[in-house]
Amino acid sequence: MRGPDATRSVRLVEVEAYLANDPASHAFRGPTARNRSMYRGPGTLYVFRIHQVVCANLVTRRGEAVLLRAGGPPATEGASATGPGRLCRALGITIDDDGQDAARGTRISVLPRRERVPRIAVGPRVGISRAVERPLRFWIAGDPSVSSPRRLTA
DNA sequence: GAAAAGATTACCT
DNA sequence: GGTAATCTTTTCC
Repeated sequence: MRGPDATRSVRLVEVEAYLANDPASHAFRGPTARNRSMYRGPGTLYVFRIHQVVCANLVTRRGEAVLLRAGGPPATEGASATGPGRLCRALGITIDDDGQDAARGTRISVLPRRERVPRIAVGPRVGISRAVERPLRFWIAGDPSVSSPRRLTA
């Protein structure tokens, strides 16, 4: 095994929602071989490959998921990861992690935040060509690790 | 079976 | 700010 316990963690600072009846969602046209993880139930990790990188989603409901777009250092030390592909690379997430249960924490775990979130901003999603204007992107206002320079306040 | 599009990133000007 | 890289999934004939 490479790095038996290279436990790396980030503080999620930017996500995007992909809901049902969402033209921009991979699940818009129903289940396929690629998006099957999105129908596996809440807490499932949906990892897909785009160009030459991978992006990770956390399934919320059947056919709906949240794209993990960026993460910052947990406290002081640590690596920040700006962008979905960079985030996956920083956490060591590969296509093989697709379909895992992130709540069970086999290899990847998503945990609730313990501290209070300062302020959450809302705005349009990034990098899509359909439903561009829908305000389904959420990020921590003012956080330096957020990918897009555009900063609307909630 | 072949062609086009894509929830990105890196490097060019 | 715009374009190329790169490769898997999806869609059409």
